[in-house]
Amino acid sequence: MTLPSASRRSTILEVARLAGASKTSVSRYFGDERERLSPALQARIAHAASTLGYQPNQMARGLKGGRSTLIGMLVADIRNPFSVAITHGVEQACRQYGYSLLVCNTDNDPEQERQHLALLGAYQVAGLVVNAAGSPERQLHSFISQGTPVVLLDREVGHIDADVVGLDNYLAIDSALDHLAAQGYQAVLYVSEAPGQSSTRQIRLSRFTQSAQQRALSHATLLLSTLDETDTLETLSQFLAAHPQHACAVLCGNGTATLAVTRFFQTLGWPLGEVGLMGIDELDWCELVTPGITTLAQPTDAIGKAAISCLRHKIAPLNSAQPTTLSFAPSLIERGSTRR
Amino acid sequence: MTLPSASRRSTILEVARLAGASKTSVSRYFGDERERLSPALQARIAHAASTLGYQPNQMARGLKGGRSTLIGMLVADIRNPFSVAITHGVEQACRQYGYSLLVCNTDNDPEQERQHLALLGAYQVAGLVVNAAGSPERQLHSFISQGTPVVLLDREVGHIDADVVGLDNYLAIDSALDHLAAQGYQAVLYVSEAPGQSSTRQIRLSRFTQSAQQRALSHATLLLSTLDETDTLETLSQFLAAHPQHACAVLCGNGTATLAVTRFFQTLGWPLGEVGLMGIDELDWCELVTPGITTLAQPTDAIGKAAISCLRHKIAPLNSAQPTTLSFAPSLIERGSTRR
DNA sequence: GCTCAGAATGGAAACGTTCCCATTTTCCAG
DNA sequence: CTGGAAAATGGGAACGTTTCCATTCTGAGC
Repeated sequence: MTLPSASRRSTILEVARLAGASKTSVSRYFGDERERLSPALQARIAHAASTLGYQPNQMARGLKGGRSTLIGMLVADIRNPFSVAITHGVEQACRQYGYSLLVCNTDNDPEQERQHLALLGAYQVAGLVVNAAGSPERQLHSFISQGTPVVLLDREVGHIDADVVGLDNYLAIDSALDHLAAQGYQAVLYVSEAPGQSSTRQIRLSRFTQSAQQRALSHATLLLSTLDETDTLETLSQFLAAHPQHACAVLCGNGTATLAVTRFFQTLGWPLGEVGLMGIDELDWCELVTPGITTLAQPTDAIGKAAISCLRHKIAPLNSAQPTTLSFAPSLIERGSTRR
Repeated sequence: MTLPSASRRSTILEVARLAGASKTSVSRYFGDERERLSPALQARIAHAASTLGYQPNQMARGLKGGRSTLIGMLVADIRNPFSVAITHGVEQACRQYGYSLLVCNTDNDPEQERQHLALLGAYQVAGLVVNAAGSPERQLHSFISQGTPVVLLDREVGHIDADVVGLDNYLAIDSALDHLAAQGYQAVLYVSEAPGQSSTRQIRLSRFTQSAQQRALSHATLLLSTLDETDTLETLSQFLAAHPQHACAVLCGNGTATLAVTRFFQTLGWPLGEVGLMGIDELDWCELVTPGITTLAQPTDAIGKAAISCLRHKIAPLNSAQPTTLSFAPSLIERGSTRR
C-alpha cells in the first residue's frame, strides 16, 4: 500500500474515477457490501484506492449515517491505576471491533463530566462507557433515548436503563473478611474514601459493617478525608489501642486507601504485619513493601472487555435486551501483611 | 438550559425556524461571529436553542470545515504511570482550549500504531501528540504535509518536522550522577529497558556511559530483558561483587526499571540503602519501600500542557514556525536509598 | 427626500459519504 | 432465441454544517 504523497486527502470520487467505477461501488467496497461487487471491479477499486492512499472520511460517514465509530469513555480519575487498567481493557476491545476510544477524564468533577458528555453527544458516539463522577442521570437518559447504549462501569447511577459492569462488591468484602477471620484476626477497621456518589464505595462500606457483624468481629470504619490527617491518625491509633494488639487488621476499600494507610503505618512506625493490612485493588508495589500487602485483585481487563461487549450487543440490532449487571469475582493475592 | 427530551437530536434548521431566523444566523451564533448579530436576534436564537437543547453536530462541522476539534494522542504504553501522568496534563490542556482527546494506546506495537494513525487521519484530527512506539515517519509526514501539526512526546522520530517535548535527558543523567557522586558512591550500574526505537532510552544510556567516564566512576550498564531473569540477577550480583560493597549504586532509567530492580533487590535479599538505588520517574510507592527510593521526578503536567501549547501555536495561523525542542528539567527527590 | 456605505440577514452550494432506486448486464429455463 | 429474474452497477438526494455572495435594512450626509 502506497501512502498518499498528495497534500490533500483523496475522496471517494477520485478513487471512483481512477478505477472507472461509480462512487456507489467504491462506497460498497469500503462498506460491508464488498462481496456484491464482481471480482474484477473489486480489484480495480483496490488498486485505485491504494494508489491514492484513499481512506474513507469518518466525518462524512458519521454525518451520513448518524453514527460514528467512536466510543466515548468517561473516567472519574485517570490517574488511578485501577481506572487505567480498565481503560486498557476497554481500549483493546474497542480496537478489536473497529471502534476508537474517546477517553474523557473528569477528575471527579461533575461539571467537567457534564461538559464532556455534551461533547460526546455532539460527536455522535456509538456507545458510552461511564465511570461516573456525579449523577448525570438526565444526560445519560438523553443518550439512551436517542438509542446510544450506555454501560456503567464500577459505579451505578440513579435509575438508568443501562448495563452495569464491575466487581462483585458483596463477594469482595465477604472474601476479605473470610480471609482475615481465617487468619485469626478478631478486630477489623475498614478504611475508605468518602463514599459520596460512588455506589461501589457505599456498598462496600455498608456490606463491611453488616458482614463483620455476622462474623462477630469487632469492627469500625474510617473515612479518609484529605483535610485533617491528624484526626485520621488518631482514629487509627485508638482503634488499635482498643483491641488486642496482634488481632487487629485494617481493610482498605480501594487502592487509594491502601496507599494512604500504608503511609500512615509508616508515620506511626507500625511495622507491616504487626497489625494486619489488606486492600481491595492490586497495585504494582504491594509486593514490594515488606512483607508484601495482601490484596483482592480485580480482573480489570475482563471488566473492560465486558463493558464493550455489552455495548456491542446493544448497538447491533435494535434489540432492547434487559439491562444486565455483570459482577466479577476478585482474586485473593495473599502476602505477608495478613500472616500471623 | 433545558435538556432535549426529544428522541432525536435537533438541527440548526429547527432552531432557525423556532427563532424565526435563517440557519446562517444560527450558524453564526454558534460559530465565532456571534457579535455580528443584533442583540435581538441573538436573544431569540439563544432561547430557541436552549428550548430545543440544540448542540452543533461536530461531524457536520468537521466535514464542512475539513477539520475537527479532536486532538489525537498516541501513547506507547498507557499502563505506565509516567504516560498516564502526561496524558492527564494533555487532557487538561485540551479541555481548556475546547479540544477533545482521542487517546490511542499502542502497547508498544508498531502495527497498532500504524492502524491508529490511519484512523486518526480519517477523523481529521486538528493535531497529533505522539509518544511513538515505532518509527512511523511516513505517516507522520503525511499528516504534516496535510497541515496537521504534530508534537513528539518524550521520543523523537526519524527526521520529522515536528516539535519535541520532553525531559532534558542529558541534564537528568548528569543530575543523577552528580547526586550519586556527591553521596560518595564510586561505582554505578545503569539499568534500562532495551532502547529499541526509543530515543530517550538511547540518549540516557549513552549519556550515562559518557558522563560516568568523565566523573571517573566505575560503571556498567544492564539491559532488562523480559526473558532470562536469572541472567539479569547474575549480572547484578557480579557488578556488586566486583566493587567495594558500600560504594555501589544502581541507577534506573525509568519507572519500569526501578520496579524491576527493586524486585531484584528483594529476591537477592539486599536491603535497600546497603547498595544505593536511584530512579528516573517518581512513583507513588517510592517513598513507601523503606527507606524510600531517591528519584528524579519529571514535571509531567507541564510537559503535557506544553505539548498542547505547541500544537495550538501551529494550528491557529498558517505559520510555519521552526520546530522547537522543549526540554524540561527533572527535580530531585532525595530519600534513604542513596543515603550512606 | 435621495444616495450610498455599512450593518444585518438570508439563500444556496459544497463538504464526502451512504443508500434508495433505477438502469444495465448476465444467464438460465422454456 | 427469448423472456425475465437475479446480479452488478450507477445516479442523485440527503445528512447538518459553513461560507460565499446577494439582498434588505439602517441612518448619515447632502
